[in-house]
Amino acid sequence: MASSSRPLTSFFIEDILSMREEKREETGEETRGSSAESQMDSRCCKDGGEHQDALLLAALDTGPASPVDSCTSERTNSPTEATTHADEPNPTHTLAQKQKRSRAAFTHLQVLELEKKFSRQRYLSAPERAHLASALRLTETQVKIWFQNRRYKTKRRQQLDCYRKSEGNAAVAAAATVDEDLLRASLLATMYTCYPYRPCVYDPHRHGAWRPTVW
DNA sequence: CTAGTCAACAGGAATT
DNA sequence: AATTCCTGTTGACTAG
Repeated sequence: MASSSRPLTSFFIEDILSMREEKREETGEETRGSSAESQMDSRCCKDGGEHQDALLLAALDTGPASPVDSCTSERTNSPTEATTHADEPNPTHTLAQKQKRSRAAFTHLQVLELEKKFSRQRYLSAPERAHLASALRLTETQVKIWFQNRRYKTKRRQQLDCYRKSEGNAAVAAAATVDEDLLRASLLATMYTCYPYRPCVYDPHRHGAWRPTVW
């Protein structure tokens, strides 16, 4: 993915929300799918994913973000579409469109935050899930499913490791064991590459001081 | 074209 | 009864 040629500008949450409203009106796009909470289409959202990570950085602390590099992830989507309009069926959509199953592709930052949370705790309480979903602009169901899949994936890897160890291939097993650490490291490296400037938020509790949002 | 990845889904078990 | 979990599968998507 090539980086955007658009000029970098600062923005507020309100700006983003209004942008989304405008775009929705322009395109007439609407989410679709079978599940009420999982209606999103990664393909129709790919062009809108350019500012998704920056958007999330702002949303995580509910404050205005500092200007950030608009690096695009190779897989972007607009989960906010699902959260805000999943319960608004559009009669103009064809039956075929609604029946077609969609698979959202979470942004790097969404995955990063989910991984960070997962590294600390494998299970989320309902309030924690709600807060995380809100912060990442995902639905609670998406967060729940992600944690379910993540736990299962970890378990399968561990089982595979055990199998490899029992086979006596210690070197291969050790390499597989650090897979998750490498994944997190690569995610962080990607984030640092994409966001050379640490995003900051306006902190009203500190008399208007700016503070970093993440890390 | 094929294989791999991953979010979403389905179904059954456990818990409250 | 409702909710969440685990496990396996499905379908969309991508890389080689």
